[in-house]
Amino acid sequence: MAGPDDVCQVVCIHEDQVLKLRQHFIEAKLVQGVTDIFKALGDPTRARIVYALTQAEELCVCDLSALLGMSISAVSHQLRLLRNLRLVKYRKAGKVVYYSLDDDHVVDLFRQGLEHARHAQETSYKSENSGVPVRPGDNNRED
Amino acid sequence: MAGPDDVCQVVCIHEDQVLKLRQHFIEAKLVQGVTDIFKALGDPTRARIVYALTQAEELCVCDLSALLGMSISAVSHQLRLLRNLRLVKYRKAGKVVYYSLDDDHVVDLFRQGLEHARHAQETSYKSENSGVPVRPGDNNRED
DNA sequence: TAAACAATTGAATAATTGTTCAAGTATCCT
DNA sequence: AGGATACTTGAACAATTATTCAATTGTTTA
Repeated sequence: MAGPDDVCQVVCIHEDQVLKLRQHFIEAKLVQGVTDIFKALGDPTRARIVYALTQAEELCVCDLSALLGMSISAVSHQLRLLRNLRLVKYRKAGKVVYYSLDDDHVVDLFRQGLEHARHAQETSYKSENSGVPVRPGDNNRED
Repeated sequence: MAGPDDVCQVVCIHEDQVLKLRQHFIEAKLVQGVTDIFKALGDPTRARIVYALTQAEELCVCDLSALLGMSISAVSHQLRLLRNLRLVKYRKAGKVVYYSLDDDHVVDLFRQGLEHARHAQETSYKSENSGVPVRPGDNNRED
């Protein structure tokens, strides 16, 4: 599928604008790249790993496991994903493997995400009630 | 099922560092906030919506549907998610609903993600093995 | 040599999530 | 009023994904 010819047989309202947008639209490969990065940081476990690595320059798998309260295996699996995306790098010292952030780019990106989260939290004008437990995968929605 | 009570009975190597990290560790609520944002941008459909809205100041659901080549329903569902996270806002004009980015924050964050993706794409490994980490069973991701 | 340790890996399971489908608002236009 | 348009919503299904478990690699120590 995905025939670039007739992607849009839907009748849209502002056809001129849509056509204009379509011209300098983002390349599929680049979309993949961005989403991969954001998806990687969009998991609680991986976000906590990255955050921990912004605080300590390097940590071994065992430490991360203890810090996050998760199994070595689970942490290792997520570290592999971060590794494949070049978000973290590692250094082997005997049988211990030390992980660290691959790039300051990552740090900046995560910091900015944190800022936005803080900002969004403060300007949460819909419900000021604190103490409401927020659970993973549950995006509280309003009507 | 992870028991939240005794999270860490694992013996870790650098206990002092882990304990130190644990003190000023990120609050659970904030982790939730960051991951929500990153997760939102970590989906191809939503990423393309956000990107489109960085190019055109506002677009209606119909236009987005045509542009992305997806059903109105699918787009609307994703817009709701972005709306709940305050990443986009909307304006109703008759029966048409115009969506736009809620904040310049979002634009910056997405731009930075794009930059990183571009950078990662360029430095895609071309076998320059000096001290380059070895990938055991490297899984190549390509659509 | 064997045992202990740190970490990786693959397969299976459990949980989450994106899209479709059908039905439902709300608004505009004869 | 009735019908058409623009969009929303809930439920169900399909696809993806995170974690667990068991087995394995590689390194150090007894």
